[in-house]
Amino acid sequence: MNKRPLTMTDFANLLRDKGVNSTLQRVEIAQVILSKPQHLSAEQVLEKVNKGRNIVSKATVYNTLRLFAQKGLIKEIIADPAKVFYEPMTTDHHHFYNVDTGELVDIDPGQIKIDGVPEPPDGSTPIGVDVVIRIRDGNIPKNSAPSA
Amino acid sequence: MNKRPLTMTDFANLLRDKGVNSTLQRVEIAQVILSKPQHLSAEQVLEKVNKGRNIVSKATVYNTLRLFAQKGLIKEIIADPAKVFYEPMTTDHHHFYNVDTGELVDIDPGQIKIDGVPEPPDGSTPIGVDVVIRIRDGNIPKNSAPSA
DNA sequence: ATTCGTGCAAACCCTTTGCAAAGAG
DNA sequence: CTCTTTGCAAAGGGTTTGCACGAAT
Repeated sequence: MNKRPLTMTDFANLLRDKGVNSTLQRVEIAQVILSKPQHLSAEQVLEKVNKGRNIVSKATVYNTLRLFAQKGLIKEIIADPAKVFYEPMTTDHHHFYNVDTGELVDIDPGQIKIDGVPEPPDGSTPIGVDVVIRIRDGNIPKNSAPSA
Repeated sequence: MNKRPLTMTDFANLLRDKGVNSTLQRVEIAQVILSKPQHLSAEQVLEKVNKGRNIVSKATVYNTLRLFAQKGLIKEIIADPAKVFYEPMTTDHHHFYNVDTGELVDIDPGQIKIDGVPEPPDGSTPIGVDVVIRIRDGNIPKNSAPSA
């Protein structure tokens, strides 16, 4: 089984397969976001792409992530009111969202079962079901009684 | 059964019950957002509160909605990357989100069943499960074959 | 007098856009 | 040469903040 890390050329082919012209910047961004399961904001992708050096501009990161999402290479996660997260396209799964830390955590796929998904309103087509379980730091359920 | 519309005094009491000091502006905002099931952005609340006249400032609307949400009077819905929606606290239910129109539609409560909700990561407490079914205008499923 | 709420405008953050220059075929 | 992509900076839209004024206790 070829578990070797993907080369730049592999990524370039990945892009072309999805109808995205391959360029240096796009391959760099693809390497960052597609290399492993993770959730990154555009800002984080920007940092990771330009560690030290200066390869890709902010606008290009935003535009490229949007393009990748359109082309089905990555998925947008809307969980934080302040920013969008991106993750590689993988099998359907959902997320915990820690409102204290702004951190996103995968929920084991297949663990959640959703039944009775209703028909969408007339004249519309479903494109996806997103489940976000909001969590908060601390083990104490909502209203803890003060210890005195 | 007293289905009479709530008076300003009723709203004032509602606020106090939740630990929110009652003021003219807050009661006006409560009337707008709490009077019926609906999904309004802060912008929309601002418009509705100030129909014609000029009663509440933008900052106060934003701050007050945030306060209401904290105090459990209303619920934030994170579905649109661009803005937060607010709805009155009602029985648990979920939403369709039309990505073309930016419109939010209730899903009949009880229609969706979610099984296997996992334990949150150690050291965290669940505060809510949000399900958003993204939909798109048009009946044609994703890849329609051109008719020739 | 002290506390709390409001209004206004400016600040902020994330994201998108306009346009000229660079690159690919 | 023509089409696409990039970069930069500026604009944009939603939201928050700082501070002085006003209301309530």
